[in-house]
Amino acid sequence: MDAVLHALAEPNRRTILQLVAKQELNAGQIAAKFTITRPAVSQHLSVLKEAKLIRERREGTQRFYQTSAEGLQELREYLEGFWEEHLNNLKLAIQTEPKKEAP
Amino acid sequence: MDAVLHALAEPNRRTILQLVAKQELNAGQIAAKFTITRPAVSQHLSVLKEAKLIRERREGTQRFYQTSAEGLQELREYLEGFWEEHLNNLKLAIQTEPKKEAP
DNA sequence: CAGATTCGTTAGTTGACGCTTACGTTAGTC
DNA sequence: GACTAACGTAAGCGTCAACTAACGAATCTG
Repeated sequence: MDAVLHALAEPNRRTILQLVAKQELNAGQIAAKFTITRPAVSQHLSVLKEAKLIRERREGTQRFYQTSAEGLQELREYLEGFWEEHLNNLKLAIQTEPKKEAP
Repeated sequence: MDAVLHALAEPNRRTILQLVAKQELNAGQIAAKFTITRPAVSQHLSVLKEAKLIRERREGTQRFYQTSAEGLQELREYLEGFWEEHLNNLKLAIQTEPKKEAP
């Protein structure tokens, strides 16, 4: 969980993720769309891969990258938990607060 | 968007968010549940507030905090976009790839 | 095998971030 | 008005993370 949010917190990594979500790309193609150097992109790809947000597919000397649903699924479930607790809290607040108009 | 993910990237901030999701708390109560000092908690609350993840309610010298749906909603829509592009990409990949078994 | 291509990895530096200590501010209390 | 309570804010410091430049590894090509 920590890995997913840490990975998404970086703007360049989110851009990379959007690129490979639209179509599978190799490292060079990704780097070509940035002002930062290729090694920098490579490091970002490592972080995204560790967070299970992308998958790597090797083909000769090239490595193609593609979004993986795993990481996003983890984050989605995490947020779901917040929603439930938030809504449940609102319910309880309404139930136990009608003393507001009864001094 | 950047603000939301930046705020959630910090473990202590996520813990704070979970606390105030369960019930409204003031700054002192929140700080009491941590090993870090009260000013540190206060700074985290500022970040969460700027990301629209929590709301502040003043009452005398106290300030009560509660989760706000706004920030989470923004993140949820953002993730939704990724899902759509991801799925659409998978569809296109299947449609245009049947040359795999025809050398 | 030599050379080129496509990458990842390793220092090393600079800027950002989280923390603490000290101070300033606002609202109640005597 | 003086004192306390409950906060936020400012300054300073250590640590982590993002970047570049140089190097190393793996695969194809002649």
